[in-house]
Amino acid sequence: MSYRTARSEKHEKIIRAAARMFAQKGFFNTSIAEIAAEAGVGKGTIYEYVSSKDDLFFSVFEWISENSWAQARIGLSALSGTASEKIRTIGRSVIEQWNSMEEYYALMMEFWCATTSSQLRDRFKDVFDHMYKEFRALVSGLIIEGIERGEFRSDIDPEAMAAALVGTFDALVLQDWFNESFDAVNTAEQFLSVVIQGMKAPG
Amino acid sequence: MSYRTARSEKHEKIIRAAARMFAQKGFFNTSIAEIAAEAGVGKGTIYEYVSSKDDLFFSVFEWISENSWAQARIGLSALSGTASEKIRTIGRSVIEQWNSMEEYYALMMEFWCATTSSQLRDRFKDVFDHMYKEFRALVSGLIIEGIERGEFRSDIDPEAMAAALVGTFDALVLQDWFNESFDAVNTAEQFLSVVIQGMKAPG
Amino acid sequence: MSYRTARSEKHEKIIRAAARMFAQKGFFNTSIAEIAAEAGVGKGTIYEYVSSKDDLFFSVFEWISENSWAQARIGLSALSGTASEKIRTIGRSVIEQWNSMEEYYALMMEFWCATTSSQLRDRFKDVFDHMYKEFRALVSGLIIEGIERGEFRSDIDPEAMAAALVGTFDALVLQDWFNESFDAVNTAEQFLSVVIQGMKAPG
Amino acid sequence: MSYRTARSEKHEKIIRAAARMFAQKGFFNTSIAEIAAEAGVGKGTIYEYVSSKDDLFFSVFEWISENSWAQARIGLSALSGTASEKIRTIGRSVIEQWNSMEEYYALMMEFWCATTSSQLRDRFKDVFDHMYKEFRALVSGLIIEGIERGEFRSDIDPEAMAAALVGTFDALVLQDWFNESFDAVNTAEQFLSVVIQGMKAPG
DNA sequence: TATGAATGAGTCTTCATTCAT
DNA sequence: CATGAATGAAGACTCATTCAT
Repeated sequence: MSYRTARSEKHEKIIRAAARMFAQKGFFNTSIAEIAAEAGVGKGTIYEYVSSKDDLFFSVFEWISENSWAQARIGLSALSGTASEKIRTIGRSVIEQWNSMEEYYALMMEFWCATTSSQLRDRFKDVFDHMYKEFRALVSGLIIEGIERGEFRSDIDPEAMAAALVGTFDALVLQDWFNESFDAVNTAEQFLSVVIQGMKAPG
Repeated sequence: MSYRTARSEKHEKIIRAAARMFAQKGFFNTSIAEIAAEAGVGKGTIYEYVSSKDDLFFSVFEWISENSWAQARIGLSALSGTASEKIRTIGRSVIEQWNSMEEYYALMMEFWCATTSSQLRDRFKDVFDHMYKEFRALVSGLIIEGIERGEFRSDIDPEAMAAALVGTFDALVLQDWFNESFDAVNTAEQFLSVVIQGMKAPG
Repeated sequence: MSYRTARSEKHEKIIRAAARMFAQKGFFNTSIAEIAAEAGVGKGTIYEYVSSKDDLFFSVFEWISENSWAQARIGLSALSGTASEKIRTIGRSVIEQWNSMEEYYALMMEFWCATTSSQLRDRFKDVFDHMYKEFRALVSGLIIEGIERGEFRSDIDPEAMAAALVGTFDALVLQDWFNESFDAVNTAEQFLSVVIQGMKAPG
Repeated sequence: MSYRTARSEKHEKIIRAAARMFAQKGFFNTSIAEIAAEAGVGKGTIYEYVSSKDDLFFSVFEWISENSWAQARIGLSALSGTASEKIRTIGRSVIEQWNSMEEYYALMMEFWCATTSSQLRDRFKDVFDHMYKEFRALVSGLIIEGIERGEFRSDIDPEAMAAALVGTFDALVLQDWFNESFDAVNTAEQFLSVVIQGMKAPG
C-alpha cells in the first residue's frame, strides 16, 4: 500500500468518524476528542488532516455530497420512457436514495443549520445552491421534454414546477425521517400522479 | 400593573431578546451574556425566569409557535369559496405568513436542528409533530370537502395529498429564504394550479 | 469599601501575582492557571480583569513603570547643589532605586525581550522609548546647566553624554543583578568622579 | 569529504537556521518544525544532532559566542599606540562588531532573558560571566598599562572603570539597536574623550 | 541516517451557572 | 427581586518529542 493511499485512507477514517459523531450528537455537541476516539487516533492526528473543527465539518459535507449524489446521478443517467415515467422514476429514486442513507439525514440538517450561523455559511450555501440548481435543471429539462413531445400542456412554467417538485421531494423525506409511520414512497407516488395528471395536455 | 403582569412582561422581554439573538447567530454561538445585554437585564436575572439555556431555547420555540401559528390560524378560520379556492388561499397565506416573519426563519432552522441532537429532542419533536398534524388535518379536510362536493376526483388519497402539499409549502418558503431571487408566491400559485387541475373530477 | 475600590484591589492582586510569577519563571513558562492560583482566584476571574495573557503582561509592565518610576521621579525632583553633585545624586538614586526592587529586575528583562518578538512589541517599545527620553532629558538638562554655570567645558555634547551615562547606569545595575559580588554603588561613584573630572572646565 | 565533516556541516546548518529563526521570532515563538523547514531537513533530523529544543538554544548560544567573540578577539590582539588610543580602538571595535551582526542582537536579548527563567539559567550565566570577565580584564589591563606609563592618574580604580566602560559599550549598542536614529559610534567617541580626559594624569 | 506521521500533555480562553449583596 | 463578580469545567488547538520505516 502506497504512502498516498495510506494517508487518504486515514483521512477518510477520520471523516467517517466525524460524520458519525456529528450525525449522532450535532456539530456543537461533538468534541474533537470524541471524534479522535471514534476514529481510533490521537487528538493531534486530526489536525494533520484538517486545519480546524470547521474545516473538518466542511470536509464531511463535501465527502457526503460527493458520495451520495454521485451515486444518485449514476442512477438517474439511465432514465428511459416518457417524460412522465422519467419524473416518477426520479421521485422514487431520490426518496430511496435518502432512505438508504438514513443515518446521514441528521447530518444534512446540521449542514442546513450551518448555512444560517456558521463561519462557513458561504461555503455551505454555495454547495447547496449548486446541488439544487443541478437537480432543478434535470427536472425542468424533463418537463420541457414533455411539453415538446406534446405530453404536457405548453402553458405550464417548467422552472416553477421543477422548483416546487424538488422541494416537495425533500419535504417528504423530511417527514419520513421525522415520523416513522409516514410512508414517503407511497405518498410521493400518489402526489406525482396528481401533478402529472395536472400537467397533461388535454385530449 | 399587577405583579404578575410585570413579571410576565419581563419574561417576554427576555424571550424576545433570546429569539432575536438565536435567529441572528444561532443557539450555540449566542451566549447568555449577550441575551441579557440585548434584553437590558442582568445575566443573573435570566435565571429567575428560565432554568437553563436549553430551557430558554425551548421557551423561545413555544413562544414562536404560539404567536405565529395563532395568527395564521386566525387568518385561515375565515376561509370561503370552493375547496380549490380555499387551498389556494392557504398556500398564499402560509407563504405570506412566513415572509412577514422572515427574521425568525433562521430560528426555525435552529429548532429543526435541535430535533436531531439536542437534549430537548423529544420536546421539540412533539411540538413539531403536533403542528404538522394540525396543518395536514386542515388541508386534508379541505380535500375531503372537495371530493364530497364533486369538485375533486374520489380516487385521490386526501392524507397523502395533504402531506405532500404541506411539504411543498415548507419547501417553497425554504427556497425563498435561501435564495433571494426566488419568487415563492408566484411559484406556489403556478404549482397549485397544476395540482388542483390534477385533482379535478373529470367533466 | 466601595465597589470600585474592591474591584481595583482585586485587579492589583492579580497584577502583583502575575508580576511575581513572570519574574520567577518568565512570561512563557508561566501559565494563567499558576497566576490564578498565586493570586488566590479562579482561572476565569483573571479574564474579568484583563482580556488576554498578553494584555496581562502589558498591564504588569504599566504597573511596574508607574510605581517604580513615579517614586524615582519624586526623589529626583528635590535635587540641589552644583550640577556635578546633582548628577552624582542621580546616579546613586537610580542604582538604589533598582536595588530596592531587585525582585522585579528579571521582569524588566522579560519586558526587554518582549520588545524583540512579542505581538506587543510596539506598545513596549513606545513606553521604553518614552521612559528613556525623559531620563536622558533630565541628565542632559543638568549637563547644560553645568556648562552655563561654567562648571563644565562648553565643547562637550550634552545629549551624547546623557545617552551614554543613562545607559551606563542601567548596565551597572545589570552587572550587579547578574553578579552578586559586584558593587554597583561604589563602581558608579568612581566612574562618575572620572566622568565629571573629564567634563570639568579647565582652571 | 569525510563522514565527520559531513555530519558537522549539517549540524552547523541546523544551528544557523535556529539562530535565524530565534533571532526573528524569539525562542518561544519558534517551533522545531519551522527550524527544520528553514534548515531544509526533516523534523526528526534535528534530534539526531541536539537532544531537545533547550539544548538547541544553548548550542546556538555557544556557536554565536565562539564565532563572534573569536573574530573580535582577533581584531583586538593587534592593538597599538598609547593606552588611550587602545581604549578608543576597543570601543570602536566593539560597536562595529555588533553593528555587523545586527541580525543577532535580538538573539542576545533572548539569551539574556534565558538567564532569568530558563532551565538552562546556570549554563547561560556561566558563559556570560566568563565573557564579561574576559572583556573586563582586557580593559582593566589597558588602564593599568596607562597608569604604569604615567598616562592615567594612579588614584583611579582600574577594575571599577573597566566594569563601567564595558557596561557603557553594551548600553550604547543597545540604544543603537533600539533606536535607529541613534549614532552609537559618535556618541562613544565623545563619551570616551571625556572619560579619558577624566583619567588623565595632571600636567 | 533521515524522515515525518502520530501523539497527548499542556495552554489559553469561553461561558453557563451560582450566590452574596 | 435583580445583579454581576466569581468560578471551573470543558474545549479547540499547538508542538516537542518519539519511532517505525
